Amino acid sequence: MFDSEFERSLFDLRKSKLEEIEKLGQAAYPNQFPASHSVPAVRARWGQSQAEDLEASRVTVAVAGRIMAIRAQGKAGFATLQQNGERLQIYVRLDAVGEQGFALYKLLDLGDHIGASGYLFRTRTGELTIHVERLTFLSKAMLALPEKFHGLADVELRYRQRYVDLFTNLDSRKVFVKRAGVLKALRRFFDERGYLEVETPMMQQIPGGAAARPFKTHHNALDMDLFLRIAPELYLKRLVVGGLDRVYEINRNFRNEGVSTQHNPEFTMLEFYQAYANYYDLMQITEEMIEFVARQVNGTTVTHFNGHEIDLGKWTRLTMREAIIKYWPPELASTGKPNSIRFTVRGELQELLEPSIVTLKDVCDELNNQILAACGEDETLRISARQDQLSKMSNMMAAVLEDSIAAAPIGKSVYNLFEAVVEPFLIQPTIIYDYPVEVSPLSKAKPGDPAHVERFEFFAGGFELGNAFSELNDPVEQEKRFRQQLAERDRGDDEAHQMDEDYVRALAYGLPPTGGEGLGVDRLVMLLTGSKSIRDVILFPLMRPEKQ
RNA sequence: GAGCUCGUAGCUCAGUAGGUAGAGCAACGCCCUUUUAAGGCGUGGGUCCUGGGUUCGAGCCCCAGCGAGCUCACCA
Repeated sequence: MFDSEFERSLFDLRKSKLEEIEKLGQAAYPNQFPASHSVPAVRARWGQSQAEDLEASRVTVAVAGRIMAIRAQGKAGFATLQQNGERLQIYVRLDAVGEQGFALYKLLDLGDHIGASGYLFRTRTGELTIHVERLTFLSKAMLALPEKFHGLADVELRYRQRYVDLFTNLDSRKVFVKRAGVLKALRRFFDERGYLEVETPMMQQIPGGAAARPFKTHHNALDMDLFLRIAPELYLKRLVVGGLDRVYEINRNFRNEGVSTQHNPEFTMLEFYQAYANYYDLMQITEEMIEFVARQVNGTTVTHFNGHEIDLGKWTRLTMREAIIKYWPPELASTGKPNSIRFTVRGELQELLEPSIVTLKDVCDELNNQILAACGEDETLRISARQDQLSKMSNMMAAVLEDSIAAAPIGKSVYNLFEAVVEPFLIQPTIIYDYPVEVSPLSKAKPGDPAHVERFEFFAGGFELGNAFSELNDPVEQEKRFRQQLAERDRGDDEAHQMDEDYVRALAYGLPPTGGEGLGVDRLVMLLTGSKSIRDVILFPLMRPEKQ
């Protein structure tokens, strides 16, 4: 528990202070305090009141809070109480609280919880303050608080000791309050539209509904291996088969993958399904939903993220093919353009990629020279930023080409090319639709175009926010898709989908035409709070254990 | 998994050139009855992330490890 001798001796010192407090007739750990108002309530009610009005009406309040600042001045003193993320000053003077009360005041430390009863007034500097008439001790901080001006700044400590972060960094607290607002707004959005909130298994025997590696666990009594779910999708569609036409679930998914600013192994996913809707309907709902949530929690659709101003009320829709053509780097104009090839023929894609990769490398070298010759920091930054983008793109393209030569399905290559060329540039809200069938084992094919499915993903801030499609409801086709995924699994893709025969059986009972969608809630919260890292919107992100 | 950066008092951070560790806050004692990053005087507090190495001498240089951040890889 103790990090140092300093902490141990402080703890001992505080214990003896607690004993002193008990000698004053106060309980060391009392079990309640009858507050008349919360701190935010006092501020809301009297925050604007004039000094004379307070004096005339003599408003008496009793509030509780944690001491975040304390300034003693001989026979009087101040303290700042914090509760529910807001602060209120108290003024304690010997002649108002008496010998015992003032003795208690002198035994208080930063971080202690106290109750203060008295009347409101304004100090000389105009600050709303409680003139305390009775102090009640509530609980002691036995450890030292972080530095009061900077708060807890160490990122690692903020994640590991979130309990300290939350009361010392109020901005951090605001993020999580807003996160709760996002969840509330999402529920309201779907509740108002007649969706039923459901809960489906977190522990599954066949982890399906996504392409990801699962966590494994074990049930002792049944001696059965289980996997933490990577998605609720297949269960939710079973419910639609069962006649729950509109369902949604907000819960955790678990994916056994690396961590990054956009990935935490457990993350919160919203999925919803609507019978008789297709992916065009879902596009409409998506735009309405994001706009609704933004307005509910921020009062506006405009948000600021990573240096960009993003308007979550203004959407662009592009097919994947259109997007690749639109975002194809102009630096490659002379070596070939994607609008001249069919996206369904492996050879044509390879012929486009080969010279493009070479050219990109040349361009990067040329940009390197320009960086050396550049005058001015701005120019250097601009050129090197572009160079970073292109060099990353070139590496990803090379991987796509290599995979394609190794017999990767064409649709998979197109999808990976999309991720290389387009995804990082989707800062403003964008819907990308019409995905290759090979990367969409659960989506319904486009009528008359068996290579593509009725699926879209939506992006903002440069990352994927969610994924939606017209659900494949033909059990024969679904079984075939699963078999294709098994082939990919054999080819070495351990994230390819597994066979789920019970799901196929469910489809055989008849799934109505249905649209379904998943939304990364953490990422939406990131956008709405301007948080660059997913860890800043997850209360307790996964961390390696500290060594002893 | 790779690269870069970081790790010094409870917290926020300095630390010159390799010469044996500092400030502010917090703590402790004293003074102060409208302060607010209160103030004044004084005191205590360190496994410089860990383990090796180089050196007469290492917080600083080298190697390995641990943890973190960022970037990349991985990641419907």
